[in-house]
Amino acid sequence: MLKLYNTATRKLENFKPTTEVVKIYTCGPTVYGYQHIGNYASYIYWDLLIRALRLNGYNVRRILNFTDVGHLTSDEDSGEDKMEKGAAREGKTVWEIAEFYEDDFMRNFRALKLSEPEVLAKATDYVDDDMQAVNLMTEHGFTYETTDGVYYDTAKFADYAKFARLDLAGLQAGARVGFSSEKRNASDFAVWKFIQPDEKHAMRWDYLGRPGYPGWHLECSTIIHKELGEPIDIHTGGIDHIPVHHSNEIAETYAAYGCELSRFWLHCNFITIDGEKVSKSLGNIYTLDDLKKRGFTPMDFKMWVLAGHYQGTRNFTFESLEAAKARRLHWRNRIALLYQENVCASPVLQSILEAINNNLNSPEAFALIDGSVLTMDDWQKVDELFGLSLIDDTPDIDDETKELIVQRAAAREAKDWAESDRLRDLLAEKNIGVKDTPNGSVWEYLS
RNA sequence: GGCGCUUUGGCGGAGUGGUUACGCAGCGGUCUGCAAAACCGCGUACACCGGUUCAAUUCCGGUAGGCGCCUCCA
Repeated sequence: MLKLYNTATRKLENFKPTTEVVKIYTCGPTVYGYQHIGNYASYIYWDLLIRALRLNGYNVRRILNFTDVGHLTSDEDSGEDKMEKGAAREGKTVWEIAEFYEDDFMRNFRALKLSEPEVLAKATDYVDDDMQAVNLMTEHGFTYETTDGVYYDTAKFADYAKFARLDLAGLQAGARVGFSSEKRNASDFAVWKFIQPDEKHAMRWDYLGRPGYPGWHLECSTIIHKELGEPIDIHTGGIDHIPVHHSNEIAETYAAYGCELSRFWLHCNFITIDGEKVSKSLGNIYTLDDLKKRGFTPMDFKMWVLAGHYQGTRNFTFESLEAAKARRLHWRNRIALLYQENVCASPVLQSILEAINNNLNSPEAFALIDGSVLTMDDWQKVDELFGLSLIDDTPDIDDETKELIVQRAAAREAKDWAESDRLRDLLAEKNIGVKDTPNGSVWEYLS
């Protein structure tokens, strides 16, 4: 039985889907720049969720969206559109920007061996549906118009504060001076933005007789409505989305379609880097390519991510990444050893699955792997569960290499140490090391 | 100001009312042509102060520190 911590109830709950297919939605990237390792950590956790569901025998239909329009630099519906900003910075059109960073994201997504979502949804492909949603919300009396857009009146949704346990009075009091004065409540948000005559905005759609573009939160509720149908089983995202983005999605779905958006809500915590938040201003943003330059593969990073729990605060250091890398090499060499000798099966696999079924406790699963004897079949399951590419990255060596090991053994037998060492160096060039045990030589991967 | 999270040995990181997961690094030893690995052993962690209890790192209360969100962000 899979147990998951549900943000909606703040409790660990038994997971059961309502239909044959588990419906999942993951808030995806805003494609206006490179994604950093903190972003990718979240997709690694959600990939583990997908894999765990599949190993529990469920069919999964999962949507991941690309936010390629309408995400302002501020949740307060002011500030620049991030896409426009990125385009201006790089002298490209917003469409080129979106395509470029989508491709970059997917390249890294695949390098991390994350399972492909059933649907990759671009926000810009759903703008007509967004308009219909706004129509419905307006019909149901949840919106009002200001000079710069159509706003959601959060006072009309009695449960607005419930999901994030918001203190709306406190929010009002703490609101920064100068927030849109036409807003009725501090928590109101734009479902549609108008483009003013003097405003440059390349992405524009005609609605209500004037050019505009959809509000950021709308794409998620729209895509879910169209591709999955409410209520979905699981909605995932980062912990930062609880108070604003997810509260707003829930509100929009309620206003437009009158129903619950998702039964389970899973949120992953943020990682810090060297004890500080990941931020551009601190200059501590790393991409996967940055890690690569320092000699770490995407799989090393994945090993690091899964060594911690998705709900915990993780502190990233290169020292701990080094530990993760070493651990992965050790696991691979346990596989290499299986090409050379047989082991007896131990019933550890069940325990590993139980650890994962307990709210995705990957650290505990890792400890079980460390402490048990695994067969090749077990390692295959481990790869299936974590997507660590352990077996694929650890093929058996070819006959030529094996011959070198035999020759080296013969040289040692003849106490020809010079020849023996020469052959060992030759093997090292092929990334193969040899260990001389009382029972003969054993080979392993050096990296 | 509001909401929330967190504090475990050198680093990272689980978990548990009573036997100190696990990884990485370190130290000692066995083994060894050398090396590496392996194996054995070692370091006796759980912020602080109270409370509950036969027993608390593990429950309750408080104190202090750290962090996150509310502003770009998973």
